[in-house]
Amino acid sequence: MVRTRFAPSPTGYLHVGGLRTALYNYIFARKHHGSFVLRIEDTDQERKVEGAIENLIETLKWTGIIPDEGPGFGGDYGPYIQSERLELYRRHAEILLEKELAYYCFCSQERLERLRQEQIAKKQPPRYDNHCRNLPADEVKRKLQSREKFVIRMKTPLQGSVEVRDLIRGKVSFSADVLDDQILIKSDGFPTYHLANVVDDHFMKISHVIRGEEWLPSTPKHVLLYEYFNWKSPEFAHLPLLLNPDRSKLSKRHGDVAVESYRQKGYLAEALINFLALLGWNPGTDREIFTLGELIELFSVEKVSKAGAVFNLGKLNWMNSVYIRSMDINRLVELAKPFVPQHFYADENKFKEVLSIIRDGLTTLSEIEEKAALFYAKQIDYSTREAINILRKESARKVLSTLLENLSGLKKLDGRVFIEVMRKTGMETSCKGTELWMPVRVALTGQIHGPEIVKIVEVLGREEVLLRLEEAIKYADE
RNA sequence: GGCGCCAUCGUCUAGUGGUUAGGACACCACGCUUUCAAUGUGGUAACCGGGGUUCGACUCCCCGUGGCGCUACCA
Repeated sequence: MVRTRFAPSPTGYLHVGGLRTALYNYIFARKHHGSFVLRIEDTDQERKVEGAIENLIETLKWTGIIPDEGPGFGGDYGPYIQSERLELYRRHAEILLEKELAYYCFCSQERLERLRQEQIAKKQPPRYDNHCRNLPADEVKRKLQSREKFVIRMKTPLQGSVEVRDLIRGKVSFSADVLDDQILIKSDGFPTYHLANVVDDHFMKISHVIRGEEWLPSTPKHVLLYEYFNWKSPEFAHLPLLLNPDRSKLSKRHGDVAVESYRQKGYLAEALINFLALLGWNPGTDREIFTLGELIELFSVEKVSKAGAVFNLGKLNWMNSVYIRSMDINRLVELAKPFVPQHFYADENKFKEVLSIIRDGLTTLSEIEEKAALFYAKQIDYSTREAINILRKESARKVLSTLLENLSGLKKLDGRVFIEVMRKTGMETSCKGTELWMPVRVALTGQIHGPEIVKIVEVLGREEVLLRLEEAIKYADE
């Protein structure tokens, strides 16, 4: 039975790198008809952020990467929040203590800090000096009784090596003597990541640990812990990192890393997922656009690449525009609503027409308001430089007044009729091409760029077209 | 500094000993067109370096170099 997990710490928002990790875990579990577990790693009391868990779950739901088990999702292996499992970690630290595979350490943070500074000054690798590793039993007892502060550390082998098997990188070997006697239980009684993640992965029956590459160096310690407990170790797969354009680990400094902010900016969940999936993996074909279902079908961990991948916003933009252009129009209407004023969709049919006209030019949903504005404007602004330049031309005034005249006799105005009238106007004014159409565009929209004029006319309708033509002529005459 | 991972166009990548080194984004040119966009066609652009192994290396091995990650009572 395949069981994977996504185990973020609730320090605020969902990171795009985190989302990709979650995605791969999800896809892998689905592919093998297994379960995908969400676990909250909140063992650092200082970094805890109010509301972060709710926010994380809400954002995850938006992306469509829905856990089978987790806080609020049910499951037989809970609780899924580590701060609610403290007793379990404490008990297991004690098991290690009894086996003499762990020990109490009474070193103060000041001593540790001093030690590190000295080591750095001497150009030695900073690491714990095993000061408390062989403390006499009675001294330990005495210190404990006098309530001295302590942490519990694991004993790492003094020699030999530890081998990690990784599904993406093969065998990775670490010399044991570079392994620190890692803290398992902190002085506040909370476990560190290392203990908690091993204990939880075991009891939650996690079969595959798929996580970021930054965890690779601490994996030998985890492997050791599985051995100490006599547990079967899960399979590991360490994903390549997501990178900034300068190739450092993706961070806030270079732009947005919060999934929510991409949502706010009008990126579609499907596009973001599709884009993220291809950052570090691809099925070996020329295809670029995949549904989640297709990703599940095609995915394989072995094909995950080893090198980090730059988060390329330009490509995300392109992909988002592909999704906007090709998605069902009714769905687009719904997705667009939060991005525009309510009166835009008071007439839903009109809004749908507007969207179908402007969608080809969109990169994100947040551009809709601006691009759709011309269809809802009460008043057109002709005062821009380029508008004035067009309107003030003699030929433009001739075109507009002739067009107005030709139009005003009409009872009904649709696209076909409009084209006919434009043809007539062109003949009467001996204007054609840009000279003929551009004044109309500016009169109708105040802008020199935009959707096809015939389509604009169809949406605007006769009254509005007439009104705007009159306004433009009036403005040109002033 | 130590340990580990990695290395094909600017970017994401395909490629598993013999290829004109393929695709996508971006960029450029041209076409379409009432503008912009979309779209169509074409184009510029890459195997980090040095040694091996081999009849033959982008591909396998070693050594450099470079990048990144880790090196906390953070995850």
